[in-house]
Order: sequence, then C-alpha cells, then structure tokens
Amino acid sequence: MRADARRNRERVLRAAEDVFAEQGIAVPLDEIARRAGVGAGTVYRHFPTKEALFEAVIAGRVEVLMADADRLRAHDDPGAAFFQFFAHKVKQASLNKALSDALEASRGFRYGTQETHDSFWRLVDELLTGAQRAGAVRPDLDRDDVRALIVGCLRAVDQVTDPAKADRLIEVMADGMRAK
Amino acid sequence: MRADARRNRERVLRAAEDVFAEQGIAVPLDEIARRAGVGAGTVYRHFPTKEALFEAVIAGRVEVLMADADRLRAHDDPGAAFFQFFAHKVKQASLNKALSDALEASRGFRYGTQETHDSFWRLVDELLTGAQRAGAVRPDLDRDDVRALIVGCLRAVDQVTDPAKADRLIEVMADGMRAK
DNA sequence: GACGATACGGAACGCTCGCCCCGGTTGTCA
DNA sequence: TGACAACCGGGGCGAGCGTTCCGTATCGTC
Repeated sequence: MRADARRNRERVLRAAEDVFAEQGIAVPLDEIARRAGVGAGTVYRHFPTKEALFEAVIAGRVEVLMADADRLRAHDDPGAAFFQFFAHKVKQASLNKALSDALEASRGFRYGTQETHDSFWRLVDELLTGAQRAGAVRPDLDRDDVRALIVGCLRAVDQVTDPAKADRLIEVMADGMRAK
Repeated sequence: MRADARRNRERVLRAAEDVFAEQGIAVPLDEIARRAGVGAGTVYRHFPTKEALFEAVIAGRVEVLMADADRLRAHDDPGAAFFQFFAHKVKQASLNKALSDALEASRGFRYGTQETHDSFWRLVDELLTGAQRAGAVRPDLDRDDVRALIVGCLRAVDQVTDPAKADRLIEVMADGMRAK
C-alpha cells in the first residue's frame, strides 16, 4: 500500500468519525470527503460503500463502550455497576449521533462486526444478570428490554435541551427498572 | 367547489390517513396519489405541500387523542387517569407511524394548528398536575418531561415485537414516573 | 531521471422524490 | 344541449445523494 494511500485512508476515517458523530449517518458523503480534504472517489477506493465506512467508525466506538462495560463487571455493587453503565451509555450516545443512529438501526448495532456485536451484548447481559441476582433490577427484564430502554431513553434525552432535565429523565427510566 | 373536486379531496385525505399511518411521513407522495386513485397533480391542487397534507391528517388524529384526554380529566383517581393516558397514547402512536413521526418532529406536534397543539398540551398538563397533587407522580416532572418520556417510550416500544414485552416496557417507564 | 503501477479528484450517471405544467376531460348552468 | 370554467392525470423538471469512471498526478523502483 502506497504511503499516500495509507495517509488518505486515515484522514477519511478521522473525518468520518467527526462528521458522523455530529450529524449521524444521514450526512452526505461529499461532506466527509470535503472535511478529509480528498475527493469522493478516494473515499470509495478505501471503503466500498458509505455504510461500510460507517461500520468502521462504529466498530471503534463500540470498542470504547466495551472497555467501560468490562471495567464495571468487577464493581463491588452489581446494581450500581448496571445503572452506571446504563447512564454512561445513554450519555455517550446522546453526544454522538453516529452511536445513536447505529443503536436504533435494525434492533441494535447493525454496524460493527458480528463478533464485536455479540461480545458487547454478552457483556451487557452479564451486568444485567448480576444486578438482577443482587436484587437491584426487575427480574423480568432481559437484554432485549434493556436495549429497547436504552434506545428509548436516548430518544427521550435528546428531546430536551437542559442537561439537568436529561439527567432527571435518565433517573426516571433507571428507577423504573429497579426491582420493587 | 365542484362535486368531483370535493370527492377527490376526501379520497386523498382518506388515502393519506392510511398510508401515513402505515409508513410515516417518509412515504413518497405518489404512493398516496396511487392509493387515492388520482394523479399527483390532484393532490397538490388540494394541499399546497406534502407537509400540509400531513398536517391535515395529524390534526384529525390529535382531535381523537384530545377527546380521550378530556374524558380522563373527570376520572376519580387522578393518578390512574394520568397513567392510563400515558399508556394509551403510547399504544396509539405505536400503531400509527404518522402520529409517532409527528410527535418526534421538532419537539412535539409540529403539525396540526397552533391552537390544537396548545390545547392538547394544556390537557396533558392538567392530567399531570392532577396526578402530582394526588401524590401519584414525581413532583419534579413537567409537561416537557412527559412529552420526552412519551417519545422515548414510543421508541422503546417499537424496538420489540412481542406485545407482552411492549406492555412491560410501558409499565417500567410508568413506574419510573411514580412519586417515591 | 524515467517509467510503470498505483492512487487521486471531481465530473458524470442513475435514481428518488417533491412539485409544476399542460393538453384533455368533466361538471355546471343558462 | 352547448359552452366555458374548473378540474384531472401523469409526464417532466430540478435538486440531492450514492456510486462510478477516467484523465491526470504522484509514488516507488531501476
């Protein structure tokens, strides 16, 4: 691979991270090319479709989320770990339209590799069942419910502008998930 | 107004109700024209833009929601009235993509007349404050929070397919709103 | 320094969709 | 029943966007 090709690939990926984070997957690809300082053709030489580029960006983001989830697994209080994860995830996604678009699409991360997808949700499952065993979360919720609630919470949060209001909404939703 | 014109206007409106309900505002206008059995030109003769047609459809739906809200105002138990309204609204919207698109757009019903919009949310406010006075709902929530939570709940609900799961999600979110 | 391979930019293509226009038709009223 | 205004259908226009193509520039090597 030629040096300029590698350099341009990096540039495109970095620009795509920024632009997708700001505007979500709906942004025109030309905008990404422009921000990267390359032509549209160059983008397509490195990524076969716009969606593939989006996947590549999301894969990176999911790695970060997974690192967080993994760290929380060792927390003393499984209930607190779960709720921290929930709040953190919602906040991350509310700041990153790429992440929220990916979450909503087709019931989960439609983007990112299959194995990343699977291991991420396996981690979520562990946090959830841990919290349920500790009596902190309603026992009748499964990982699908949690995903749905994260997506819903995300949507609720970006209906309001005031960050204090957003925090309150997260609190409301978390309260609803607690065991009675 | 000529008889055929009035007839076609009705047809278009009825087709638009169905099609928007099924597929949301993103549906091509040609599809509505086709279902109404008229040409696209005819649609535009009766409604200046696609958005105006959508508004007209939504206005009708909001009337129905308002009738429900109004009826619940006289309920003995203000808490139950509020939660019934919440659940009912979410279920209505989850069956009607027009309604959910309208709700999400631009922080509330961007469609429908201003006065319909205002009086609808005034009714919601009454149900909310009633439930709060009765000690059934957290006192720190306002109508904006409720709107955000309805939108969020809606999104959560259409992440799952099983109706029992959907009901459970509504229950979770309602529980979160209850006063402690 | 010259040459072949590789990569680049951006114009062009095809598609979708909102909206407009015009030649033909239909309803209304004298 | 005839004439005219109102109305109709659907092809067409223009804009936006994903994707492709090709003439040109750049890189790496001998």
